[in-house]
Amino acid sequence: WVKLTNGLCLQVLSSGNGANDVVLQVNIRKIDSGNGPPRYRVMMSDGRHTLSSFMLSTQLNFMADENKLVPNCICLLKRHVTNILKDGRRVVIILEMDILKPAEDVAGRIGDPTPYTEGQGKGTQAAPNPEPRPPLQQQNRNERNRGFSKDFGKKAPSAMPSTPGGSSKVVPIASLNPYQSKWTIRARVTNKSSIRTWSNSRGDGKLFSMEIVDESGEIRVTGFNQEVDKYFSLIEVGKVYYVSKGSLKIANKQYTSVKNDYEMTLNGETSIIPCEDSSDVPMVQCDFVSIGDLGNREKDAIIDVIGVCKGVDEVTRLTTKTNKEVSKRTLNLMDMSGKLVTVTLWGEEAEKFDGSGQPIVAVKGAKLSDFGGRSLSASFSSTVMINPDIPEAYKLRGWYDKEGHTMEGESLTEMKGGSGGGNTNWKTLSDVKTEHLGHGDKADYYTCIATIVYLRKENCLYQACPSQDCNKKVVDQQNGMFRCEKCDKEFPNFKYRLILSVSNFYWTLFQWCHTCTHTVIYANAHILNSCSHSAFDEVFQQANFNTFVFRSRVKLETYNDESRIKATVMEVKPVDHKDYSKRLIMNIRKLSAQ
DNA sequence: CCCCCCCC
Repeated sequence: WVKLTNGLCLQVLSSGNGANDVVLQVNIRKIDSGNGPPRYRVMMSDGRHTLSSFMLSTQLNFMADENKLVPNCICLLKRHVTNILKDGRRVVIILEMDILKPAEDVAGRIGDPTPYTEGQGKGTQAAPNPEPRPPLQQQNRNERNRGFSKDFGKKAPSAMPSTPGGSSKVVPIASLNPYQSKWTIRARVTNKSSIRTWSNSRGDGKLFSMEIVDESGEIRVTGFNQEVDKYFSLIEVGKVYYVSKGSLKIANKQYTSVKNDYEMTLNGETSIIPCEDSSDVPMVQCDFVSIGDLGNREKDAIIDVIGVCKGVDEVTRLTTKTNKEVSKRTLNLMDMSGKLVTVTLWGEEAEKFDGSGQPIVAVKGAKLSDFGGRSLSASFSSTVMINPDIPEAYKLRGWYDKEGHTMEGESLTEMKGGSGGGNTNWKTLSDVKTEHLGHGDKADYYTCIATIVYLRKENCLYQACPSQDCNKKVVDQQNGMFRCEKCDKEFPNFKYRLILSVSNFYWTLFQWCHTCTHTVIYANAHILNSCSHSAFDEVFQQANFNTFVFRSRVKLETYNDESRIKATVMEVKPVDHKDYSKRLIMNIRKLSAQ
C-alpha cells in the first residue's frame, strides 16, 4: 500500500533541479519523435492535481519499452530536472524513477485529481500545498541532496563574469544533464591528463581530459582538437574555473571512478574562465573503499583507497610487452580494517614517490586487480595524493600513530618476493620445524632473523657456465673443454661460483643463493679459489656470528629414497633494529592479551 | 570523436 504525496506534484515542477522523493501515479503516452529515439510524455498525479508536463529521459525509455511504466502504476520520482521553454512553459525531465507498485496492483486512478493549469500558483514555489510536508520526507530530501543547499553558488554572481551564452546562473555539477544547455558551473580541477592523439577508422585527432569537482559532485570533461588548443594550457590542476556550456553524454563507467552518470565534452560554445575567489570549492571528492572490503569488489573495478604507507619498494625500470620503458614502484597501504594491500605506481609517480615517515597515501581511481589475491594499480586516470588535506587522512594518521603502528596487519596481496613491508611471513627456525613448512605441494617462503654459526667450507665453490645469466654447473670434459647441459654448449672456460651450505642444530641444510653469499662472506669466488688456506679460513671465520634477515624458501626434496627439507636462502639483508623491536613489542602485546 | 596503464 502506498500513499501518493498529495499536493507535491507542483513542488516538483517548481523546484528546478535535484532530487525529490515524491510518490506519484503515472499516465504515459508515446509521442512522435521523428527519426530520433522514441520519447514518452508522462502525466503525473499526486492525488490532488495532474500535470502533463513530464518527459521521460531517453535513458529511462526501457521502463516504457518493457511495459513496466504503464498507466496507473505508482512511481517514486527520485531525480528530475525542470526545463523552461521559450514560451515560459515548464517541462520536467524524469532522470531517475522507481516503480513502487505495478499497474495491475493498483485499482485504477487514485483520488479525483484535477488538471493543474498554468497560472494557478505561478511564479514561486508557493504552490498550493495545504498539508504540511511530512518531516520524514524532508529528511530524505536533505540526504539525497548530499548537503548542497538551495542557494548553491549564491556567492558567485558578484564575481561572475558574463558568459558567451548570457547565462549567469551558477548551477551545481550534480544538476548537469543532456537536456539543458544554458548553464555555468564553478568547479575545481582535480586531475588533468596530458594531450593524447589517436588514429582509428573513424578518424584521428588529439584530446585531453580533466576531472572537476564542486560541492555537489564531480564530472569528467574532455576536450578535442580545437578545444585542446584553446583550453589545455589554461587549465591548471587545483585551480577553480567557471565553465559554461558543453555537451553532456552518458559516461562510460568502465574507465573512470568519477561519480557522475554523465561526461562533458567541451565544444565551440564552451567558455572557461578562471575564478580567483575559490576557497569554498572543495579540493577533491573521494569515496574510499576500506582495504578490508577490496576482496568483495570485482576485478578491474575502479575505486578510491586511502591508507598508511607501511612499506615501499625501490623503484624499478621495466620494459613492457609493447617495448615501452616504464618505471614501477609498489607500496603497501594499511587502513583501519587492519588489512594491507599492494599498490603499484607507474612512471613519474613511481620515481618521485617518497615513502619516508609512513605518509598517508590516497589514490583516487585505482584499478583493482586480482594479482596475488587482490592488489591495486594506479592507472592513467588515477590521482595519487600524499598526506592529503582531507578528514579521512587525519583520522587515519591519528589511528595509526596511536594504535595502528603496533599492528602487523594482514595483506590481501600474497607476495612471492620483494619486501614492501608489513606482510612478511616472520618465523623462527623452530617455527619452521614445528609448523612443518615445506611439507606441502608448494614451497613455503618465510623470513627469519638468524645468526650464522657455521659455514661449511667444503664444496663451497663450483665451476659454472661462463655465459651471462647461466649459472649451471659445467661438466669437465677432461679435454680442456667444459660442457653446460643447460646451454647445450662447450666452453674452454668457466666461472667460479660460490654456494654455501650451513648445518646447525636447528636445521639440516641451507643452500645459499649466489647473491646472498656475497652478503655473508666478503670474498670473490675466483679469489677464494686462488688464495692461501689461512686467508680462506679467515674469510669463513669472519662470517660467523653475524646476524641477518634471511628470506628463505623451503621444500621437501627426495633423493636416494630419503626425504629431507631443503632450504634455500633467497635474500639476505641487514637487520633493521627499529623494525625488529617494533615487531617484538607487538608480539609481547599479543601474548599479554591472550 | 578517447577509453591507451604496463610488471610480477
